[in-house]
Amino acid sequence: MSDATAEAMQGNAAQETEPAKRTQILAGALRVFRGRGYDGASMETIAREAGVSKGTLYVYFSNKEELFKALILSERHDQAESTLSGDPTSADLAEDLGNIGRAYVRKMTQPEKLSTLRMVIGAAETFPEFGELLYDEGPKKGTALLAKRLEHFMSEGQIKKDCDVEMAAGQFFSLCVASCFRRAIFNVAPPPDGKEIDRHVKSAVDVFLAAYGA
Amino acid sequence: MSDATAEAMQGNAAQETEPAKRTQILAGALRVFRGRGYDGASMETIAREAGVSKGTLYVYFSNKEELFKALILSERHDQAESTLSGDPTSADLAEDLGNIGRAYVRKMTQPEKLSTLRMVIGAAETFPEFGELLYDEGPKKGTALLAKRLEHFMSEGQIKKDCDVEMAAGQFFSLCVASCFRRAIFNVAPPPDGKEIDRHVKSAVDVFLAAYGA
DNA sequence: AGACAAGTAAACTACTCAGTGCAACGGGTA
DNA sequence: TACCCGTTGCACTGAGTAGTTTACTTGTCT
Repeated sequence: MSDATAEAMQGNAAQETEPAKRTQILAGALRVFRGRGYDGASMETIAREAGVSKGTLYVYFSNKEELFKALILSERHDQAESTLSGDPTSADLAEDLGNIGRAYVRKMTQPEKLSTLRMVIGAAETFPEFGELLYDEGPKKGTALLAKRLEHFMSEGQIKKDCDVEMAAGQFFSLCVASCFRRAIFNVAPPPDGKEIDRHVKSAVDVFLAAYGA
Repeated sequence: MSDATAEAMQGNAAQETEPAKRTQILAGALRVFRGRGYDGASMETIAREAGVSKGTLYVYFSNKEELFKALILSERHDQAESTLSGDPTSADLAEDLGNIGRAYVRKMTQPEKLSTLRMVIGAAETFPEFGELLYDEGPKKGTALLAKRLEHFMSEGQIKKDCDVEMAAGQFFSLCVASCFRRAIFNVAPPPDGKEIDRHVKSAVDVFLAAYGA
């Protein structure tokens, strides 16, 4: 725990080198940034919300942008697509897709997740690099993982040969959230309940299998 | 032009009662709000960008929120989904869907449209009513229009009987943009070129027809 | 020429912001 | 006991904010 820690530290909450105060500040900052966006949040408010003096805040983060960046780095690993860890949950493609889809939509329509998304999208014009940070670890990584899994099912003969698995993976995620997500991100309606999510994912799996199923 | 104008004026650019200065201010405000978001934009900067004095600005709009609202009201009618006007562009379902999809993705990945979207999504936490304004006139109306058109194709026998056209319409739009849009809204990569758009829409139509085609 | 409407530049009020500096405090260690 | 460290609370700077007002300039109509 002396050298390699520095690079590995980012985003790892349970690191022994991560001071408690730092975590505490990040937690407060997350709440404030989510609620008011980058420009709407003041360092004063963040300090108060975190239960910390402004001086201490500036000990741990040299400025506002740095704090925002640290926040995104810590949020980066808790994304909707990362529910896709490794192996399939079922040998049956339809069942596995259903599990993936439900977990994905559930996380994606969660109020806190939506707030984070709004916060980053709203700031993406000014800070494209932070948008990229979240994109790479979320949609990009998730799509790659699902594509890999689809390839596995293809070799098993459950999916048509020679189709573009990368494209198919992206389409599956899009199908799952579909109109659900548009409503949610614009803050129009409360997030869908379990029944509504099931209905959307079931239909998404049906459409996906009709197109790509063997 | 004396009484009913007041209610009809909102969002109608070519109205004869719409003063040129007002339009000029809105144009400047649009540029600034797009580039910096609601909180990042200052009335000072907007006035300068619009080529107007601050005094004049406050003659036409009583405050910042009012100006932002007027802007969204005027942007409301120029949405990606509204390319869907009335009748099909072709008697052939696949061809019509291709036309719809291409126009939709082209508009949806246009830098100015993305900036507007980021601006509204970023402000949707604080101003849900403005998010709703855009949602109702865009995704909601667009989905309803496409659903209606799908119903027409259903009665013609080109689409399976008794499927949920509303759900199908939402899925089609989602399929078209798919991973394209996620990349674009996070400001990760430049918008896709015509070839890339064609590829996505072609695949979207294929998937859609495999699931819903008769 | 005189009158009026529309617009401008600039100053002004009252307030917020990011970021700094400093005296004081409290608890652990030597 | 004395020391040190992390922390607090608070005042402060310099810049910027929304929104208002004032004195002045323009163009147009009569």
